[in-house]
Amino acid sequence: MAYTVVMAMNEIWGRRLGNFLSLDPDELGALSRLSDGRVRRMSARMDLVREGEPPQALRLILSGWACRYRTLEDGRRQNLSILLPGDLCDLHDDVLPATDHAIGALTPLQFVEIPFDKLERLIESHPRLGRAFTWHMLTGVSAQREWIVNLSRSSLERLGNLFCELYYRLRAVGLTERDHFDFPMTQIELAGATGLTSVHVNRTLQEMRANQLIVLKNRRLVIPDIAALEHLVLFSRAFLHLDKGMTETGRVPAGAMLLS
Amino acid sequence: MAYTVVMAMNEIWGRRLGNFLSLDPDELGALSRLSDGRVRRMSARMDLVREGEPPQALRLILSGWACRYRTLEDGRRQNLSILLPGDLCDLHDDVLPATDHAIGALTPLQFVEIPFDKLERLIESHPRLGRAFTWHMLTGVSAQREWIVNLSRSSLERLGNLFCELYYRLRAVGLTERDHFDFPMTQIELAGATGLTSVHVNRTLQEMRANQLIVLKNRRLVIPDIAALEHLVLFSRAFLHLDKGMTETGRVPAGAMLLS
DNA sequence: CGTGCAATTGATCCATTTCAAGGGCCGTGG
DNA sequence: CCACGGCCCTTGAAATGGATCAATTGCACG
Repeated sequence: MAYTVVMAMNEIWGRRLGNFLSLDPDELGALSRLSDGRVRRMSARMDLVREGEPPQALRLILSGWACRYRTLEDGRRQNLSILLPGDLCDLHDDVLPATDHAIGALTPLQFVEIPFDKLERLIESHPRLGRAFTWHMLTGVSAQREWIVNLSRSSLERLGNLFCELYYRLRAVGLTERDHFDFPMTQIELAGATGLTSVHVNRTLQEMRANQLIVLKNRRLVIPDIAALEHLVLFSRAFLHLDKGMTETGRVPAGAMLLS
Repeated sequence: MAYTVVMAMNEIWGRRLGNFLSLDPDELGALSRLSDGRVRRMSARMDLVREGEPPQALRLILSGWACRYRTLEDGRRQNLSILLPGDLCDLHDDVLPATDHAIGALTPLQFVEIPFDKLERLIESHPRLGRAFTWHMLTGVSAQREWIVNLSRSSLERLGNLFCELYYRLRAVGLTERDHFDFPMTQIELAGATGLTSVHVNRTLQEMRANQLIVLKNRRLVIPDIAALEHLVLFSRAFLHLDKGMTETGRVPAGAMLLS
């Protein structure tokens, strides 16, 4: 397997799953053997998973952004969640016979594929990792619930919450600088993610800029005072479940074994 | 264990999990031994699970309706999903350290409690049931995704979709008559579920009544022509995943073992 | 026979959509 | 090197779906 792929996977797993529990070298090694070592690429706007097509393998995103979305009858897109480096594409729904939504690349993507059976064997031999994967998935479910809550708020709150969510999730995988990060989404895509019109997204962004809440220019988002923004838009970090919560040796929350 | 509880559980499991795969008597027996046989009761408006409190056991609803909800900062309630007889309360999130939402009873409830460890042992001894549980959970996740889509539609579509969803889910557990079913939700609760105001729910219901789409009176909902309603509000049954999809002996969808 | 919550109605307000058009940026091809 | 097409961003004006505020009615229940 190519040396660089091992590095990239260990890097991303270490950061992503490492938010749940610290990984030892043996576990990192086991994780990095999950894929066949081929880095796959996909250009922006292509679909990773199309509606109605069951995925054939899990995909781990190494770099780039993607999003789950449903196309509505009138052609509008409703985004269901955003996938960042370190996220797995298909852990939610690989048991169901057909995906009821699509996953599209927002930017050029690099990812590796993980065959289901390899993952199964890994989980059998490394139960702690099984729990980490379960945790990873439930984190996604929780974020999806938050998306529902978000849709019942005002436009400024929707955008603000999205920005805060992305900031913390990117920071968890080391992709932020102090107060800013690369932000590749267009206003049209923001509209799809927040359930607003691109026109209205535009005006709301201007309002946020006027209030010094953000600087968004050249695909780069600066949040000068994240605490102020969080407070203003009533953002709650809790739902991201990014903090270490699975005790290493102590009591594991009841039911943790269930899905592992 | 009380005879009647066994009957009630077998009845509900047979219908609910039976939508995924047919259960044999041995499996039904194993399922019915999951609880200690005490039927618990709770009156309407009480909380089964409060925000911030991790559940101590799974709850299987035998009769009555409940809903997951979040209380927003301004006091409004946003419903995240509705729980019907045959649904499990806490399968989503029992691994996470604290629930980030509450579950409240919409009507008086009857339920049984299932200790996590018993369920774990059951899954070990009956892998097919493990898959059925996983399926059950993912069905809930899928429904939650649909909830997001629903919030980006018009008021009439939101209510219509909710009615269709409830009709099919209730029918799957044998709780509908030909074209109608008991409907205990108030307009205020409908508002919380659809992200609308109760005032606007009221007016939209009147519009639906005027167009012969529904008859809603005395906690009973009649849908004279469900096909017409589905078509009008662009309802799609697919996301409910209620149809038998796990082949008994043949190929199980890739990854089905993952969480079992 | 009040008390309280659910349903209803009316009037007004406002956030967001819709429609329409112009401007900037970028890559591509002549 | 410049012209062109395409996408994204921006702006304006008008329309509207739904929210808000404020009563009133109806109904079940102690």
